Amino acid sequence: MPRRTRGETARTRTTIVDRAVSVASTDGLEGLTIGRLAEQVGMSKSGLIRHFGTKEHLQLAALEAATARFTGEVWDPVAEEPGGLVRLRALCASWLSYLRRGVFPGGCFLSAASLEFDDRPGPIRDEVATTMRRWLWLLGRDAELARDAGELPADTDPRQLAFELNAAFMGANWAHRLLRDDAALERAQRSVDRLLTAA
Amino acid sequence: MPRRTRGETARTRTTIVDRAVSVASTDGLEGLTIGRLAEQVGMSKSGLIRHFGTKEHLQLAALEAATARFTGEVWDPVAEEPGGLVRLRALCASWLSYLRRGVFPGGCFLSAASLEFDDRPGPIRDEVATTMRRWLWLLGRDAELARDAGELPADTDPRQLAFELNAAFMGANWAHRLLRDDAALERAQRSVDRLLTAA
DNA sequence: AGTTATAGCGCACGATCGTTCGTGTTGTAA
DNA sequence: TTACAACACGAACGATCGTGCGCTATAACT
Repeated sequence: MPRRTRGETARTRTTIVDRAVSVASTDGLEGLTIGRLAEQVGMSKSGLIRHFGTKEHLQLAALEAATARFTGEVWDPVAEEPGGLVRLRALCASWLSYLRRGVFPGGCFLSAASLEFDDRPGPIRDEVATTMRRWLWLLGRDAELARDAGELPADTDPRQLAFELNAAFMGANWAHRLLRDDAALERAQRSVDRLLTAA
Repeated sequence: MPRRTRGETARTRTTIVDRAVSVASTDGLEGLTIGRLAEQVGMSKSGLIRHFGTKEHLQLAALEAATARFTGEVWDPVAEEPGGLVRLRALCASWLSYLRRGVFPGGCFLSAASLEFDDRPGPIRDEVATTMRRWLWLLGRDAELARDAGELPADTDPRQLAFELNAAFMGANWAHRLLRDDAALERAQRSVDRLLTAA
């Protein structure tokens, strides 16, 4: 059996984590199993877990990878847009596209992880919460910029708007995954349009 | 050790199911474990599972009990209101109150179950989807009644409105559980108010 | 050429999972 | 009083869980 060259730890690790993200997006982070994962990547259990030490570290690695992918797929494409309403619109479109493209086989990874771990204290919950706070902050910041630029009504509450946009996303993800309702994405788009149209 | 009188099966079953609902609302339906559940209700594993035959049947029983509780806590109090905008407003307020009262220790049971099983085909997924379709239908029906009665703009799309109201609920539950943000309920209320205010 | 660190495997462990089977105790009906 | 059905228990099953230990083969460094 062929041995890999030294320093390829990172490559193997990436292979494992990528697979872990896929599995966790459908079965949940807790549904992740070292044995099944090892089987899927063609490794032994002990050889696999060696890269992480502990299952919780593996879960954290998968979560971080999923967050990075989310950022790359949703935020990066619109980061260079001018701050304010333009970028906010682009960001919302980007999110809906991210869901439509099926970036994760099990829908929005972070939504699922949120509800899975919201009652289980620990580093995973903390990580998810931090990521989502940052996400809400992104939405709220451009909302504030848009309001200050007069692109949105002066009495707009940026945090309220961020909440409502995020709620539209969660509703879309929910309907899309559970009810297999493709129209949910259009509904969310309509909802976003209405929210981002100045009176 | 005392023996129960004949016919008390239903009572024991109820005890088990009630406990199962509590556990599942925080740990998820898949996190339910016969051993831990038996320990919590003071029974043996075999004596407990006897009432259901299979873990999946136990999960279904818990799901049905949770649905019944949801209906009792959210719908029943407003069922007698006049159909249309009045009942729709009352229903939304009832839902938010249901979340605020903490009917389930782990937040909205059905939201959690939705995202947990949206990628696992089987009777549990089917049951959740059916229940949620009915819920959306309830919202959409009163939205339609309200529109036809002139209480909402004539161009209102009842299904779109139902989607947005439900999204507000999901967003509220999410923020309330993950971020421990009590303001989420007020935000959702504001969102509902805006959605249900005729132009 | 010899040493050392790395990456992986095989095996085993204790624990817990869901489930089945046999047994006993109890309340009800014959 | 006897027979029966309901209800619960203890023990055990095979499977799988996460984790640790010891060994081997390789690649890099001296």
